[in-house]
Amino acid sequence: MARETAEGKQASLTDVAALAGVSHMTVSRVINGTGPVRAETRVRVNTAIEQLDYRPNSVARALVTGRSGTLGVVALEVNLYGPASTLSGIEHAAREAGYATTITSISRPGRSSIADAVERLRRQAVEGIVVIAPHVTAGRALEAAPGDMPLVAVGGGEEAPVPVISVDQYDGARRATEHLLGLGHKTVWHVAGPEDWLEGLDRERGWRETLERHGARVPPVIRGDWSARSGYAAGRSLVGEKGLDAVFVANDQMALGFLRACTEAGVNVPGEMRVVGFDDVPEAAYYTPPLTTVRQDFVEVGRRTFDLLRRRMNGGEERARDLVVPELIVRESTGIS
Amino acid sequence: MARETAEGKQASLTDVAALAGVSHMTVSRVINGTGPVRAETRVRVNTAIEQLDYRPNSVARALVTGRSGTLGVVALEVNLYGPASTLSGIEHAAREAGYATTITSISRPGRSSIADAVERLRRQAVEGIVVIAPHVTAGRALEAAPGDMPLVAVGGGEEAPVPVISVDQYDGARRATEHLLGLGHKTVWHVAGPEDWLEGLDRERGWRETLERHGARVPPVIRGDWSARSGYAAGRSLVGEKGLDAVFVANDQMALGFLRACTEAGVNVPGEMRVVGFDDVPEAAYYTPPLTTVRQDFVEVGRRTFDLLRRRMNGGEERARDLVVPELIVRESTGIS
DNA sequence: CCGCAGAATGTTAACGCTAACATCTCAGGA
DNA sequence: TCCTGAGATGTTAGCGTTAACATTCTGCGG
Repeated sequence: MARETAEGKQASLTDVAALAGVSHMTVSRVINGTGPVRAETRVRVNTAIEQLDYRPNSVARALVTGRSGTLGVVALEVNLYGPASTLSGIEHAAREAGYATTITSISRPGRSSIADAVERLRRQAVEGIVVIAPHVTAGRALEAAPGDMPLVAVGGGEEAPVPVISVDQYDGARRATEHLLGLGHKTVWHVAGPEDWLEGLDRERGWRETLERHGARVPPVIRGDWSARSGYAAGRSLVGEKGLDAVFVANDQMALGFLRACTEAGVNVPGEMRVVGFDDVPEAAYYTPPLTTVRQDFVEVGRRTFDLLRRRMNGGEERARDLVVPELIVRESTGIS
Repeated sequence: MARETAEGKQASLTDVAALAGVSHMTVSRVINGTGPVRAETRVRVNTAIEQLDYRPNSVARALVTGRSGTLGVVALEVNLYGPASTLSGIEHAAREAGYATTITSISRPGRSSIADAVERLRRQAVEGIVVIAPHVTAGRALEAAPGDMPLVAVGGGEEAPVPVISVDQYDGARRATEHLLGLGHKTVWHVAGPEDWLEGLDRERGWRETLERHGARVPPVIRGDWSARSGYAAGRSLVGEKGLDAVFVANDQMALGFLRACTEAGVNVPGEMRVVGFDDVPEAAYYTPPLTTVRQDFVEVGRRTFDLLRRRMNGGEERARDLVVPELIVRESTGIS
């Protein structure tokens, strides 16, 4: 079986039709299950399809139907744990719904780079676009987004001009901060993410307002870039600070760096310093000490993102901001030891 | 500017042609730069293009040219650091060359799932396929791969039936093992990857043969699943073993788990135990202690993979196996402290 | 002032598919 | 016997683009 036409070219509907002795439309009907076909004919057609190893040409189909069956994802830094997991969730949901996923990444966020990426995808005839770029500039770039293309964002802020699926960063930060306050600390310090990341800003706001709500002093913020290196640097400059015995670090990688700095400085965690991270990367449970952190369900975010996008592709107009609730995972870095 | 046609539908070549008062072919020539066009005409056409916010329909173009400008990537576990970085490298190189990248992931590797994924991409009319699935089953699945579709694999073994780009795992393992032997250890233990991962097998072979070459005893192998959890489990069961004071762990995550187990058991690293990992994830420098490891340049692998694929898409027939040389990064986990 | 090369443009026919409508076949009731 | 209608199939016309060839303009040498 699986013989191809003599020239080695892909067989077309017409080839199959000729071999089966029917019209190309009958073949089309067999393939798509549209319209009635006599059982005997169906068998003949299917045999011909197998003999020629025929596969439908999705490009031709897309041209005539106007639907490419493809969605596009614009991603920033796909090798970060969060974005990669989200992408994975989106791709999975899309695949189950019969959509292919085209990605295009951007090295540095910015109005034009995001707009370029969207334009590239649009040229690729995607039916909808997901932007994974939780950046303040991303929000602005999306304002200029074309109105005729369904587009949703992951992790955008409240003011985003497009529908957004996001983990509730604010609430996660609140939980982390209250957990530390609940352990009896006078206040909680914060190693924040970059200024232009919405998620970082939300976490920072959640931390700050929680402190204020509890009447705690708000210490100065140290800012990192999400990397362990920057967390380490923050730790080096912070350790020894007066009244510093509890820190909420804006992600797990930076928390790891912070822990490292504590270790080097001979500061015992959690004895003299308690640390909470954010994300719950799979390694967090094996840090020294195991890290208390806020778990984000990225795969769920990806799933919901696709669902929302699909509703929009089908003409839905909802602008809601859908929040996934995070969960605090308590480990030794805030335990009693 | 950027006014669309009254009905809100995308403008086509014909619409532009009508507005500019030329034939659609002239517009096509202006867009693609094929054939001569008078400067004045070009201006008129470009104006019309802008007025209508015209963008070429890549689907129609793909239908007539037979080239979709898209390549497909089959990936397993995209949220692992290595695959994600490789994907990123491929996508970057592809984008620079004007190709779009469609991904499809598979949850568990196997003959049929990989074949399915390839078939899905083929239906999406990709021009070439990259398989990132360094699995023994992947190799077998690729034997059945269609001959008319350019296909290359990342990280396959020597016996793979398709061209392969890979980091030289064997050499990396050799370096790691010799580094430990060079520090005066009688032998080196090994926490290996899963049995069905080619990379794991190559690392294991590199380790074993290096020991044999140096006349060292070859201790039994403990096998993990790449996760920190499994590395921890390996550590728990291994620590205390007689003559165990140097371990080569097959990746950094497992090494982290192993370090954790040592810490819990009160075994000092590097004082009583020396540990080497593999990958050099960005966090490795901030583990406790900072991890000596073998760096893989995944982005380079991605780049070379795309280059190879492109050569194949242009009709090249090379079957060479291209190896990227890894580098040993020495840190405290094998230092003197 | 003609003719002719080359530049500039136009016309036609695919590419492989689906939508829409047209035709054919046959059973069953008038 | 003829008509009717539904089931089964066929025909035609695009979708928006490029390839290939045809035609129309230029300007310039003879």
